[in-house]
Amino acid sequence: MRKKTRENTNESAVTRLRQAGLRPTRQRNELADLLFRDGNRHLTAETLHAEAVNRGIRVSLATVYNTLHQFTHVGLLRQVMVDATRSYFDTNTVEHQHFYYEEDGTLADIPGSDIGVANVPDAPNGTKVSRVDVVVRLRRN
Amino acid sequence: MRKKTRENTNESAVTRLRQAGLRPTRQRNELADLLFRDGNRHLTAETLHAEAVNRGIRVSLATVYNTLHQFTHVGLLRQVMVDATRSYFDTNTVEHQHFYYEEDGTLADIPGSDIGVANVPDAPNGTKVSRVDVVVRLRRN
DNA sequence: CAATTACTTTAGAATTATTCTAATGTAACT
DNA sequence: AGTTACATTAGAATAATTCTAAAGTAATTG
Repeated sequence: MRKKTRENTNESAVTRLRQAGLRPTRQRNELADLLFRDGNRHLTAETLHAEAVNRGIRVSLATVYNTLHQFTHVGLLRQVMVDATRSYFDTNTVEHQHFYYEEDGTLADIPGSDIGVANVPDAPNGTKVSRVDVVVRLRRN
Repeated sequence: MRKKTRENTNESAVTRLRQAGLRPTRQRNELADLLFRDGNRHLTAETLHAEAVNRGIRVSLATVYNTLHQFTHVGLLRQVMVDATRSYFDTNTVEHQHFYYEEDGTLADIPGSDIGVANVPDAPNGTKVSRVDVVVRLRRN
């Protein structure tokens, strides 16, 4: 017999949320489960919402947007900018860079941590570097 | 006395358009003038439209969007992805990278051509690298 | 160089992604 | 258990961008 949702929820998700200072609500727990269950993922709000609905999780698109942004704020997710039309979120928050498949609008982590940026100039006066993003855009040949 | 608009139009704009295979229409000529008159610029469709209207150029926002995309297609402009909410276009199409001021959503070229990406991995099977974008995100400190 | 044709521009409607709002629900604290 | 502060929600609102179909203009033709 299937346990109730709450009991099903991965305890690590709850812990994760607590540590991040976010109240572990049903939807946050279940979304966190989805997000962090199978390794690194790149997804949009629409994608995650569809997936959640498919698995029978009752959650509105608005909440998915809220949750993604909250998770991003507390460092559980990272937002990746590659496409003018949609926002991607990445479950891998460790410093790493991306391949972007222009044809199908798909993202992939660049394997290994070999890639590096050389000679990054000093940040202009009064500013500091908050992040260096590298996107290697790929096209079919 | 002021010459008529057509005669005012920078001849190089017309040439530029012809070479790119774009019919040099009034709006394209005038927008090209604005875009390429003073060096490197980073602008959005809204920005350019406002500027054009300010200078008395009659052009619709739709045409500005069309024109920016056409110019981008033929390599006269380059689209820069840094902000989920707006699309920036860059009049500098030579390989170079950007500073992005997170607070005010402003873009600037990284001076010099020192910056480089090391150890870019091979493009996955069946693909080739079309471009490598680097964005150094800055925050006030 | 006037007529024809093909490509452009335009206003406004439509679409898409995202955010807002105000009512309802729920976790956490007393 | 009751209260309070924070979350969720549906749907409306907004913002950026694209579409559409009619009107305009550059280029080509005879």
